[in-house]
Amino acid sequence: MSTERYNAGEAEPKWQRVWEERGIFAAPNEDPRPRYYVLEMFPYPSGRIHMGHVRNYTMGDVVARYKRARGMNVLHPMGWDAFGMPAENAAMANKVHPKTWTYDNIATMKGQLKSMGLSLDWARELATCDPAYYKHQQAMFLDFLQAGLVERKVSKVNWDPVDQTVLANEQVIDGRGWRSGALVERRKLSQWFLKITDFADELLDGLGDLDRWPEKVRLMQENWIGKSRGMKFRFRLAEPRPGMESFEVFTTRPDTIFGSSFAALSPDHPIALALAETRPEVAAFIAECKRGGTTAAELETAEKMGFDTGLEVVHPLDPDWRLPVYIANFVLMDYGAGAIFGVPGHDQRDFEFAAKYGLPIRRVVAAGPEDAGKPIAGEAESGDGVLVNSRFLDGMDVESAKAAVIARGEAEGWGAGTIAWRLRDWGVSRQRYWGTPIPIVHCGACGAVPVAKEALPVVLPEDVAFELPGNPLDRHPTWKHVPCPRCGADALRETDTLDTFVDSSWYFIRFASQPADRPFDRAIASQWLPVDQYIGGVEHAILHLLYARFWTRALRRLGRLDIAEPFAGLFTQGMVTHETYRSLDGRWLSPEEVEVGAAGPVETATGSAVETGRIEKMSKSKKNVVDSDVIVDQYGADATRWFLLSDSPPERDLEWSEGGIEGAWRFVQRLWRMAAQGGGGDGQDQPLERRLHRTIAAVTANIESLAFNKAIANLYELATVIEKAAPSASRSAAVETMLRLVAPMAPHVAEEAWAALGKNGLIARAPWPEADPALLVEDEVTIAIQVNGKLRDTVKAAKGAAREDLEAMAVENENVRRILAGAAPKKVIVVPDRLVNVVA
RNA sequence: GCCCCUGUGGCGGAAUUGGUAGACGCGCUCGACUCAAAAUCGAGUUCCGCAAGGAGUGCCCGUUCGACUCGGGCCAGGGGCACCA
Repeated sequence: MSTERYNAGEAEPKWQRVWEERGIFAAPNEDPRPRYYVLEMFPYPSGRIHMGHVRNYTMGDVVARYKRARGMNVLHPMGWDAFGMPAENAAMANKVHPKTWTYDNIATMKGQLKSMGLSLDWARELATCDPAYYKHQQAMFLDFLQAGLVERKVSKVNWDPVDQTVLANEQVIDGRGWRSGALVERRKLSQWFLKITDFADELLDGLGDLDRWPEKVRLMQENWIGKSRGMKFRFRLAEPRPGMESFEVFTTRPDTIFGSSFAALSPDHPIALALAETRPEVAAFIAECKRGGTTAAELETAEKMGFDTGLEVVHPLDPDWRLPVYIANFVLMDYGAGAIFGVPGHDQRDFEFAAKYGLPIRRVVAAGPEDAGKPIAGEAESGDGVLVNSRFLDGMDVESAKAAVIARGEAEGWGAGTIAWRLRDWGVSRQRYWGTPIPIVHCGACGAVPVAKEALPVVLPEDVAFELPGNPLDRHPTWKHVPCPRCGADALRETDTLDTFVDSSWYFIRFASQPADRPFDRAIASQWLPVDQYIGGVEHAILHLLYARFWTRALRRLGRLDIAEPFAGLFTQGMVTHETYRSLDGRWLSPEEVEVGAAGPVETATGSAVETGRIEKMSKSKKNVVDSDVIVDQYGADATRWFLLSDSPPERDLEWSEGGIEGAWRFVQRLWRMAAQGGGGDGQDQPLERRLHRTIAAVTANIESLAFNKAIANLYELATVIEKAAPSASRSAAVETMLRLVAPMAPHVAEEAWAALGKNGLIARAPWPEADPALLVEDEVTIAIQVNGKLRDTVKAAKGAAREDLEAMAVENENVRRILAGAAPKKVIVVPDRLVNVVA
């Protein structure tokens, strides 16, 4: 075997070909081995693979290769989240068809992924923009519709009047469309909604079983679902009129009912709208409320505004007590009942409102009965306490008072305990071209009619123009004109397409099973699912992961799938970051444009000083992107993979560094040299074997817990020990085992060295090494000798040495005696096999 | 405003249940090999101190024989939600 340098450029494509030709990464549906499904969030084909992708897929690949070595039938697929806005933007900017753009990107990125040596089952590849994929999505949409899980509702959207399209909140910047710069209007549009709120309880409860999800993600979902226990009750108008007798309010603080000093309606509340019809000043106020933007920052600074309607309602617990009814801009129509009762003393918003409009601020909760007269000053008090100034509630604690008011409301029939959710139904209509067509036809006579299942897919037309703003589907001369599926009259296709989050809500099921005639086979899909290990960015912690959970549960409710949760294990990996550089006049500079001199970094071209900016996520605009192709060319896929796994814990951000990738490259070479030197020699090397088996155990445990950085540290240590060991049979065996341990992370060099050692078969198919428990037990341990908890010496002792012997050894220790200076120790603490602490 | 996470050398980070802080990597210093360089190998590298020794895991307090680890109070950085009644 040659001891020349390992040539990754030659070896890597060679082994990738071998793996592919032998089809060793295929996951047969029929196979006696236990199954394991590892999945990384599939990429959007934006153009090129970036380091974040590589890090993500490398982690998944380590798991896949490791589980395969453990004898499992591993499903590790890859596909493309291929619908979305960037393709349309590219179409507008470069006059290239979204389909061409998307498939070109897929070809490029697939080549890049292949050069990483990922152990993927490419036979299961899918792209969501393929009619063979989205036709099943259309079918499921119709199934959901039939099952009552789809609804058409009017909702408010951000409308860009220039681009003639709906914008997501993130696309509205300072109240203007991000592309057109036009002032965004809040329009009402009929849109399709999926009734995710039907599953609010299930989705919340289900989180409790997801013990292999990050606590943080479960918490974020819990907050997003936002379950609040409270009470709904009805306010009667003091002077009822036809159609305007009463309205409902929701509160989480029924205990404060005697602290109420007003009621407030949302500007969208039916009563507010009814008043606006006859009273121009009401209409004007409602219009005023709507003018403000919808962004978080604007809402935060928005002042409380109210309009006194002149109406009054009767307090439910006192027929003689009347409260004014306002319309208030801070009351949301789609939460609770769209109306509230205001308790200024104990709610900060109500406090601000009351202060502005001169309404009474009453205390009904206090630290104790003696504080009943203490005024509420400065801000509302939302804390716990004892009820005061509250008639029959006086003296109760907050919880008892809540229960008492609810009980009374239920007994007297004016109110009841209830639950409010923050979660809203999922609006899936998008006024865009590059998405799944919604399979509906609007007929003047029949209304919204589903397309017949046999007529699916509703295929996107390809002859579309992007020169004009708006939805090309809507402008297409013929596409939308179809007969009504029900009555045959002239009708119009739905021209909205589905939110791309729908596409990614079930792709993991389609990976598991892909029959041509239906979305998936129930039995096969239910065998593979749930995904054992899902890996992706934390930016999907809420939307994608919640939608996928909903879709899975909806399928189960429809009897299509046997599982409730799609992802049994979830891991959210950190970003890949890099330093940023800026010239003094504010231009971003790429690392290649900067060189570090004695006086700090300077711009190579001009020699002027450069400001080193924050370490940030790699992005084109900040010019801090390191291209994976360039790195793989220079260092090879193994070194790239190794570095991405080594430097930081996988859940944290990883800073890309030249030094880091160099170090990884050195290790690959070192590994090759170690194998090239071979073992030679006979005989046993007990210490080396012990060390080897300790490493096997440690690496195994660390890969199991996805602590790749620690597994790599274990391997570095082992490498040093092997290099220093004299030739022996043990050493030869250690080198081979080392290669097997390294193989999931650096598969090519492991394969090349394995072959060079003359081993039969592929290391990619070799079983995982087992640690021999007998070799994990040390017969000699190091005992720390402490005085008052401070380390004074360490001594070797036989494992399992008696307490008395250890104590005697410590007390007689020279350093200990010097510190004690003849005094007797007060106490001696002995922790067997660990330490002795002499308390002076 | 509410909820959550993080804080350890020059840097990334290790430290079963509280039990020898700084593994491993990067960087740096010195040395070997070389005419020289690259590559490689060896030694060192928390801080103060020549040393003995002392200090040290964001800060303060506490529990303990013993605290990076547990409790209380702060500070800093980051993330999520956001007029959710």
